Amino acid sequence: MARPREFDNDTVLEALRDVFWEHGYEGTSYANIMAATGLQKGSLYSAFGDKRSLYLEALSRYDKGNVRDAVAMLSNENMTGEQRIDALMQNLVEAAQTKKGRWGCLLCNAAVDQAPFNKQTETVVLQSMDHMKSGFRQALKDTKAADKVDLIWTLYFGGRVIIKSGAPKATLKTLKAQTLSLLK
Amino acid sequence: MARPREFDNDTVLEALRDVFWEHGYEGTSYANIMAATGLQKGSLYSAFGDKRSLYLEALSRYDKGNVRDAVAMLSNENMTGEQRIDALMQNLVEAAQTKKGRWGCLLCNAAVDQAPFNKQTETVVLQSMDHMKSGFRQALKDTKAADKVDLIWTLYFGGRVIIKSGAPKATLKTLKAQTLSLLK
DNA sequence: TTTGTTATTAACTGAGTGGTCAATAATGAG
DNA sequence: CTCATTATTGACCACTCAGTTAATAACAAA
Repeated sequence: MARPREFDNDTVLEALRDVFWEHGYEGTSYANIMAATGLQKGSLYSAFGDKRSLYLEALSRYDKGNVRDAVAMLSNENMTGEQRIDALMQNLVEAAQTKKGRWGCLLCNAAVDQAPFNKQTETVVLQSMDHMKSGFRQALKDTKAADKVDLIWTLYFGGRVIIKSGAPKATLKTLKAQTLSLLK
Repeated sequence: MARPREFDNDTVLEALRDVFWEHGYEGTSYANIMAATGLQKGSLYSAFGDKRSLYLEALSRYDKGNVRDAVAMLSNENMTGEQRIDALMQNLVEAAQTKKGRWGCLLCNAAVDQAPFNKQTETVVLQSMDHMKSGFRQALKDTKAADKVDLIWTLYFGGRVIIKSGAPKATLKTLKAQTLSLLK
């Protein structure tokens, strides 16, 4: 009955997530967004709304994709709790001093540079953080650190900050070892 | 011999630190900077250089002031190590959901939104982070957690992220309790 | 093929950006 | 006082920003 969309919604959402992930909210211009998605401003506005809406879409996509995957791994009963935390911390070690690793965690980035200034963003970030915490609760529930969920959850975000700062892999390896020592 | 400066250098540096602390690098415009310092652009340029230089001055001031004070407290031999960590974590609890508390830690903010994009900023941030770590090393050296310096250091930055996200005081209280449990 | 509807495009807007500069003002030295 | 030097000011610049709009294009229904 009318002209159909030419783009694939999911592909565009992934591109949005990536461009905001890499550059942050303020660091991302429409020039970046248009290059990343292959769409013109008009299409973006009519499909999703303004820049803030695009950002919230990106955060939502991050939660339903990346966060969900991390939580699934942390809840995977085919591994021991310790193995799951080991795997998560190993991700941090491998992220250190790499290009994409230094994109950090979109959730953590959003918490630091947008949550205090925008209520909608704050709400989404808090939800996603709780989502992450549920993963840690699952992973730790049968370990010695079952009473340290908040600590290890917070530690994870701290690790993301450390990576962003440019810390070497060695520092992350130390952090991983010290974290695992809490579980046994 | 020539016209003297009308502003007090230290006052201006504090204002610079505060304005970048609150709004971040990209979130701070010259309009903000001029309002905060009471100086015109020309004066700022001739005295300090471009916007990036102003930011680096602000970070330097933060290191020589705020970070230095925190390290001094963490090294204060009039308290036990546990008391020093308690005091630091109490600061986090009190920062939760307050206006200035949600400015976060300028160092942590810089790590997340500038370090990956600007080499000079990265260098200053890494130095300041090491500076902080030296404080934790002092505080923990006679405690049960002497082998967990990197962990507690990272945890501190994680706590700053949690606060930025808008987490309630209760979460920070839990975090504080779990952290102190590592020391005894 | 005509028509109604929606998608796409590119030119456009006005406000705001970081940065510059020429004119002016304030000082101390001679 | 006169002059050299430096500080301050505010107008100005080119550019980029997010956001709008009018024209065009692609489809389905009739």
